[in-house]
Amino acid sequence: MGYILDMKETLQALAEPNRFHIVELLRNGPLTVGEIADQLNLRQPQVSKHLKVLSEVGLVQVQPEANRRIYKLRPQPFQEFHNWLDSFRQIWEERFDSLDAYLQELQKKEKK
Amino acid sequence: MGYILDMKETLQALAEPNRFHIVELLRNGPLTVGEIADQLNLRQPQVSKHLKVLSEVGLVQVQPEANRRIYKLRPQPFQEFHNWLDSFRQIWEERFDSLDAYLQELQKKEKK
DNA sequence: TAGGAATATTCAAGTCAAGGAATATTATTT
DNA sequence: AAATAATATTCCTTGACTTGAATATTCCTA
Repeated sequence: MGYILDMKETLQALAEPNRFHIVELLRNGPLTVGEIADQLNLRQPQVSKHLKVLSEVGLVQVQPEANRRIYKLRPQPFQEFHNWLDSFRQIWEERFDSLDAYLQELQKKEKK
Repeated sequence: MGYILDMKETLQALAEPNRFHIVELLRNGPLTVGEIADQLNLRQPQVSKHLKVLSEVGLVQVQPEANRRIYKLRPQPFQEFHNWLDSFRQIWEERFDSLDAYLQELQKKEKK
């Protein structure tokens, strides 16, 4: 099944500090639930719940391996997220200050 | 005063749907509180509150102009955010498929 | 200086999501 | 099959966040 990136859902998922940590952890490679719980000093149930959320928004992917579940990052949402931020490039690349232009606009309106 | 990007705070600020909309709006240029309220069909107090949050995490910048306050995006957090996502590049450039992992495993075993 | 416009703030609900504890589920091993 | 290990789920409580409504503040203008 395909995922469509819902920016708000993705942000909400990432905004929770523990989930953010999980994502950072998984950057180094796939991990099981228990390993994540150990490394982050979290209890297993909470880790499972967070992983469920991350999984539902498509940030993470599971692979069952016998008794365990190995979680890893899905590249796609990070790419799309990256693209979204690219669309803000103009904001830090624009040389002129658009505020000035806007102030001039305001003045025009007030003169009426 | 300088801002240090706190990824979690920034994400939490962006994760709220209306604030996300405000940011998207401001991408087209600076706006006053009233204009934002109009365009998003929100009440002025809520817009002020959301802008306060955005301002506190440094996503947004105010410029008082007479009676009004003109808000615009601050480039820096978007840059840093962009950089953060760059650090995930390997995830979508290297292929960490289960197949690849499997093949890598095979190779290791064969070398012994 | 009084009135009005734009924005900010306060306070009191109502909502939602995270954590804890206990339990269920699934797979493994003996 | 029983015991155990790894993970998922449920229920409940608590705290945080958002909204709405009312009010305060600031600045301009007649």
